[in-house]
Amino acid sequence: MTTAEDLRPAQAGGTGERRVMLDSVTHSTFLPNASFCDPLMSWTDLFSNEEYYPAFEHQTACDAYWTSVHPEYWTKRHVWDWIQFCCDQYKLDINCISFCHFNVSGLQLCSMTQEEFVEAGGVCGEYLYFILQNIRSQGCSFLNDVEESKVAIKDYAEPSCLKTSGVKSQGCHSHGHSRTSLQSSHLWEFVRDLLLSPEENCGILEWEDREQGIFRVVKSEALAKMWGQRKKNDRMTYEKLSRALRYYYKTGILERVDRRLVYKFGRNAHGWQEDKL
DNA sequence: GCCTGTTTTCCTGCTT
DNA sequence: GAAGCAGGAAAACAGG
Repeated sequence: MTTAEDLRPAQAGGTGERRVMLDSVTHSTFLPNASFCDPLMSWTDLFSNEEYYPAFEHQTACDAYWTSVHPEYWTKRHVWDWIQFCCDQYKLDINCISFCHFNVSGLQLCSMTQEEFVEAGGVCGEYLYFILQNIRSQGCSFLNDVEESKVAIKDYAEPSCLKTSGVKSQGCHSHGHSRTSLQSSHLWEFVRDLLLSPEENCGILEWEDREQGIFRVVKSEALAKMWGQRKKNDRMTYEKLSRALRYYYKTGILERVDRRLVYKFGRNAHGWQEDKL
């Protein structure tokens, strides 16, 4: 069992092996005041609990709604999304972060001091504090470039609560897009981003029911051509593209709509909602 | 090199 | 008849 005591040398040590395993550190390690909320509630509970955190798995910063909103205007849900993203992105151990301390709105989050972040999450909390300060000072564009983010954070503090291999480029690499950058690596993300980018859309796709996530392919051949260009495949056709779309029915990313050229985002698709909350 | 997930390609049958 | 949809099968491809 790793304890906070065990972590100190790693935090203090500035050279060589600054990686530290926090996998076995429970949230209670940094949770002296946990009694005022459900002591059994953990991040794992939160993210697997439909009531608290409905159907929002696999989210990345780039497609999360909170990236387009200043931290001061975040809701509790945005705060949770952000923390989950940071943990995924920077290999922080979410179990060492106190859920109770971060069950706050963005405004409250922004008013928290560095000491309060440390109290809430130890070295991970401190790291979150630096990331938040970067977002507040540089805006959300900070999150769209992982490499820049790493450099910026490094300027603030040396990461010392990383799980295994320090800051590791991922997430936005594979899903490398801003909400409307059309750099999505997956077809459904490409379609989603096209729907969210009127300037790129050119009437190729249009919403039928924005709230329900129902959209229509208006120019099927143009869509296929665009996707083909994206994948450097000039043999792409709408028939092939639609086959790929139909595979998403299995995974819940798309849902069947019994109308021609009409599709609907499913429970496992994210980032298409105007305002999820 | 293997495994896994995603996408592409081709196909048949059906519906609009 | 053309276009689109449904879904099986296999292959290609990329990332881990």
